[in-house]
Amino acid sequence: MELAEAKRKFIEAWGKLGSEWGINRTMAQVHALLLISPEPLTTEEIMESLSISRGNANMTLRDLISWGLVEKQHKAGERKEYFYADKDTWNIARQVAKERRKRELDPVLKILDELSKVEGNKNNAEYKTFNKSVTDINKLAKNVDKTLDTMLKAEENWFWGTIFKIFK
Amino acid sequence: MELAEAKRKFIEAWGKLGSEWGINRTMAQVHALLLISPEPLTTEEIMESLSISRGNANMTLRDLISWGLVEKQHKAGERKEYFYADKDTWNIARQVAKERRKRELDPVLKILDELSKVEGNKNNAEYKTFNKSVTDINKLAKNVDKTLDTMLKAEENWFWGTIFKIFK
DNA sequence: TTAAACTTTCAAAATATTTTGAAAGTTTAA
DNA sequence: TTAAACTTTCAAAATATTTTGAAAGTTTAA
Repeated sequence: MELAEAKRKFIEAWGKLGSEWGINRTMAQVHALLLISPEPLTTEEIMESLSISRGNANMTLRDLISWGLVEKQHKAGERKEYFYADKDTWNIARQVAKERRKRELDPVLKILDELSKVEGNKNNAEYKTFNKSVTDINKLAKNVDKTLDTMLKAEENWFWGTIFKIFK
Repeated sequence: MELAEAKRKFIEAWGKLGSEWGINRTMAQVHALLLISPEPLTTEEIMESLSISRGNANMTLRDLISWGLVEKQHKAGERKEYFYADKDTWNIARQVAKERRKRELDPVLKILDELSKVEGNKNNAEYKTFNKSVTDINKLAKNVDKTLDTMLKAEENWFWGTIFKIFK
C-alpha cells in the first residue's frame, strides 16, 4: 500500500470510529490528519486536505483545542496560526476520558444520586424495581468514575502493567 | 420527588446518555423504561408510555434484542408478545462492551494492523510520524481489546475487587 | 491610522438520522 | 380455510446535525 493511500485510510477509519462514538466525523478526521503530520498545519492546509470549508475547519479546530487534543502554534515572523496534535496515544486516551467524564458521566452521576434517594413503599413492585435498577446503575457508574480517576493520574506503563499482571 | 417523576427523569437521563454515546435516544429510553418495570411490557404499552409509533417501537425492540439487552416473553394463552429487560447491571455493561467491541473495535483493529505494515523510508518524516502514530494506536487498541476480553469473562465482584485492590 | 492578512461567527443550505403510519405479512384459533 | 390479532417493513415526512460561505471581527506591520 502507498503511504498516501494508507493516510487516507487512516483518516477515514478514525473518522468512522469517532462518529460511532458520538464525536463529529470531521473533528475526528482533522485529528487524524494532524496525528500523522510531522509538522503543524495551517487552517488552509487542513481545509485543502479534507475538502472542508473555512468555517468548518475553524470550529473543528477550536473544538479539538477545547478537548485538549490539539494546540495552536505560532511560527516566528508568520501571521498564520499552525495546529499541532499531541502524538502521545496515552495522553489522547486520558484527555478523551477526562472530557467525557466531565461532560457526560458527572451529570448522570448527579441525577442518579438524586434518584436513588427517592422514597417509596418497599412492598410496591414498581418502586422496588425502580430503586434496585437505579442504585445498581449508580454503583457501577461510581466504580467507572473511580477507575477513570485512577487512569487520569496514572502512567501508561504502570496502568497496563498492573492490569495485565492481575488479569493474565 | 414522586416515583412517577423520578421514572421520567431516569428515562430522560438514560436516553441522553445513550445519544451522547452513539446509541439512538429512543432505544436507550425504551431500555430505561423496561429496566424500571417489574413486569414485561407489550409493544402497545411501550408505545403509549413513550409516545412513539408502532414501527419505531418494533424496530427499537428488535435492536435491543439484537444487543442482548432485552428478551421476548410469551405469556401462556396470550397472543401478545412481552418484552423484558435484564436487570443485572454488570450483564448490561458486559453486553454493551461485547457488542461495541464486535461492531467497532474489531474492524478498526483490522485496519490498524494493515496500516502498521505499510513500508516506507525511515528517513522520511512523513512516514515516520505516520508509522509511529499508527503503531502506537494499534498497541493501545490491542490493550483495550484484551481488557474487554477479560471483563467479558469476569464476574463483577472479582473484576472490581481486583481493580480496586490494585488501584487502592 | 490604515489596509492587508488573517480568524471567527452564524444564518441558511445540505446532509444524515430518526420517526411515522399505512400497507403487507404472519400467526393463531375456530 | 378464514378472519382477527398481532408483527414487520419501508417510503415519505419530520427532525437533528453538520457544513457552507459570506460578512463581521481582529491583529499586525508599516
